[in-house]
Amino acid sequence: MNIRDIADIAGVGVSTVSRVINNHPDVKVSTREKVLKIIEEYNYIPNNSARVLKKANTNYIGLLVKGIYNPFFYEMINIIGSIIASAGYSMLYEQGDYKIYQDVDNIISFSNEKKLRGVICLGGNFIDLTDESFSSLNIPVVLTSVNTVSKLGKKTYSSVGIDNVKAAYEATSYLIELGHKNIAIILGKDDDMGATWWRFNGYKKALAEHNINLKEEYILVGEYESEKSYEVTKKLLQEDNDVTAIFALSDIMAVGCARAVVDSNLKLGKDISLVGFDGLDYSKFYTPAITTVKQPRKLMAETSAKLLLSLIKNETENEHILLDTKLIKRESCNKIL
Amino acid sequence: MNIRDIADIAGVGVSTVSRVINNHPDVKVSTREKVLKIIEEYNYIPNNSARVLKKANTNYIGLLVKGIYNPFFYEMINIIGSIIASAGYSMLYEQGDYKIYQDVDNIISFSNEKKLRGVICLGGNFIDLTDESFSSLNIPVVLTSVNTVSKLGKKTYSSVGIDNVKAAYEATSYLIELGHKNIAIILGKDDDMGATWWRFNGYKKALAEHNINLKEEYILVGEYESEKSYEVTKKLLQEDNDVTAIFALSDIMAVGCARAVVDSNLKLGKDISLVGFDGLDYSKFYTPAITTVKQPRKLMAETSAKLLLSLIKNETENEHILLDTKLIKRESCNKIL
DNA sequence: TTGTATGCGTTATCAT
DNA sequence: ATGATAACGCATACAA
Repeated sequence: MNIRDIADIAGVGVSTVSRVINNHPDVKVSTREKVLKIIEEYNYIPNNSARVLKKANTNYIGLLVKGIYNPFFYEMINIIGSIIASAGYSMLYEQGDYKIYQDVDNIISFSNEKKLRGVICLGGNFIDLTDESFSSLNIPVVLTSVNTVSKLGKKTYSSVGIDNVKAAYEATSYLIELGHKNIAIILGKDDDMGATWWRFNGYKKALAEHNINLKEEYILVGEYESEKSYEVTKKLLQEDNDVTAIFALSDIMAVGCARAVVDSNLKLGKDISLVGFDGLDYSKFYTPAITTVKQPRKLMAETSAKLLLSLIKNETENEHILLDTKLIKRESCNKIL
Repeated sequence: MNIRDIADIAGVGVSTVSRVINNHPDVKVSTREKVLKIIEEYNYIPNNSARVLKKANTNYIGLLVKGIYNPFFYEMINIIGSIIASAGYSMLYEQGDYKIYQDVDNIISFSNEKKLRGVICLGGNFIDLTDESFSSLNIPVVLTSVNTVSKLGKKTYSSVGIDNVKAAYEATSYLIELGHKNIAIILGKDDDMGATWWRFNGYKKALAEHNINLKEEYILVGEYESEKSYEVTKKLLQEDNDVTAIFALSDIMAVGCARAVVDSNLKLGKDISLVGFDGLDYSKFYTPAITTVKQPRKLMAETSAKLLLSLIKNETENEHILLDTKLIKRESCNKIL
C-alpha cells in the first residue's frame, strides 16, 4: 500500500494525495476528505524512508546518554522524550559507557548516520572542545549536565547544566560551618574530567578558604556505585578515627556511605555527618534523611528539550544555561564543636 | 557525497562500491581496498533512508516503555540498548504513561511508522489479547515484565517475566510465618491490571490459605511513589494499632513506608515488618535493610533482547519465559508471637 | 485545483 | 569481476 495505490483508489493523482498528507492548501475540500477517508480506510502510512530520502531531513532527534547506570539521567530521559514526541519528533537513543572518550566524534557519526535534526547529550566528557569541533555538524547540539573544560567553540553548541564548583563549594562550606574539619569526599571516578572534577574543585576551594589541609586519605572513589562507596567508606572509618564528615558526589554513593557508617557502629548525623549530591527521592526517605545538593533535573530536562527545539526551528542562538542547585538540609548532618 | 561520487572518484561503477559497502564477495581485493580508501578519505556514509527504501527493512528495534518514572525499567533499558547496538541495530525509544490502554495499537502503529524489525515492550497492559491482536504485525514482539491476562494469542508474541502471583505469595507467606496476621499491602495503582493485580492475588492467596481475613483498611494505594506511600502508610499507622506488617509492591514505595514507620515513632523491623518488591539497590543499603522480592532484572533484560534477536533471525519460535524471583531476607522483618 | 514526470541514493538484476 | 540500469515510495517543479 503506497501513495500510488491510494491515488488510484481515490481516482486522483499522486500529487494530490501527497498534498493531502502534507496539509498543503491547494486541495479542494471535497477532494481532501475523499482522500483522507481512503487513507483511513486502508490504513495507509506513508513510507518514512522515501519521505526522508526526498526531503533530505528526518524527524529524528538523537539522545546520547553517558554512563550505563545513572538514575539521575533516567528521569530526564523520559521528560525529554515526551517533549520531543509532542513536538512531532522521534527519539533515537544511544548510550555509551564512561570509557568512551571521543564524544564529539560520536555525535558526528551518530548524526550523519541517522540524519538527525538535533542532538542532546546527557553527560559525557568534552574536554578539548575547539571552535572547529562541531564545524562539520550542521545541526544543533545541546550538552546537558556535561562539563566542558574548554572555553572554545561556545558559539557552536548550547549547554544546560549547573555550577558544579559552586554547588560543591556550598556543600563543603556547610559542613565546615557546622564545625567539621576532617571531611572525606567520595568521588565518582578518579580520572573523570566531568562533574567529579569540578565538584572536587569546589570541595578543595572551600577547604582552602578555611585553611584546612587536603588529606590524601580523605579522597575516596566510589565509582558512582552504592556498593563501592560502602566499601571505601567502611575501610576509611576503620582506619581513621578523626573523620567527622563525608561528602559523597552522588546520592547513590551517599546511600552506600550511610550504611557503612551504621555498620561501623557509628551514628549517622551524630558521629558522622553526610552530604550527598543530586537530590534523588530516596535521600529524603532514608533514615536519617540525607542532606543533599539538589539538582533541578526536571527543569534541566525541560530546558534542554525546549532549547533544542527552538534551535532546530532557528528561533534562537546557542545559549549556555546554568541552573541553580539547592542544598537541602536534612538529618544526616550535625554541628560539632 | 553519495555512492556515485565515490564511484566516480574511484573510477569504478556504483555497483562495485555498493558491493564493497555491503561486503559482497565478488570484488577483487585491490579494487575493494581502493574503494575503501576513498570512502574513508571522503568520510562517506551511505544514506540510510535510500538503503531502507530499497531493501524495505530497517535496522531499528523499537523499545516501548510504560510508566514515566520506573527505576526498575531504567537499568534494563541500557542493557537492552547495548545488546541491540552490538548486534548492529539501533534503538528507537518511546514511552507512554500508565493511562494509555491501547497498547496493542500502539505497537502496531509504532512498528508500521518506523518500519521496525522487532519490538520490546517494558511494562504495559495487555488485558484482552486475542489470537488476532498481533496478526497485522509481521515482526516479532517481546513483552517484558508485562502481565497478560488472556490465554489467547500466545503463539503470536513472546514474553519474559516473573510469576507475580507466586512471588507475592511467598513474600506474604513469609510474613505470616513470622507470626504476622495484620498485614497491609501497598498496591501500585488500584485500577492496574498488570503487576499490581497479580501480586495482589498472591497476597490474597497466602492470606486465604492461613485463614486470615482480607481487611479493606489494609489495602492501600501508593501510586508507585515513595511520597504517596509515605502518606498512606502514615495515615494507616495513625488510625490502626493492630497492623504489624506491610507488604509494598515496589521498593520505591517500600522506602516511603519505611520512613513513615519511623516518623510514627515505631521501629522498623520490630514494631512493624516491611517487605518490598523489585530488589533495587537501595533497599539493601537502607537502615534497616529492607527485605524484598528480588526480580532478576538484568537477566530479564538480557533474555528479552537476545530472544528478540533470535526471533528476528528466525532462529527460534515464540517463547514465554518465566524467571525466578528471590525473597531476600534482611533486617526489616521480625518474628512476633 | 489537479496531474505528469523527474530524481532523491541505494541495491539487485542482468549483462558483459 | 565489474558496470549499466531499473526499481523502492515519495515530494515537487512544472504543465495543464
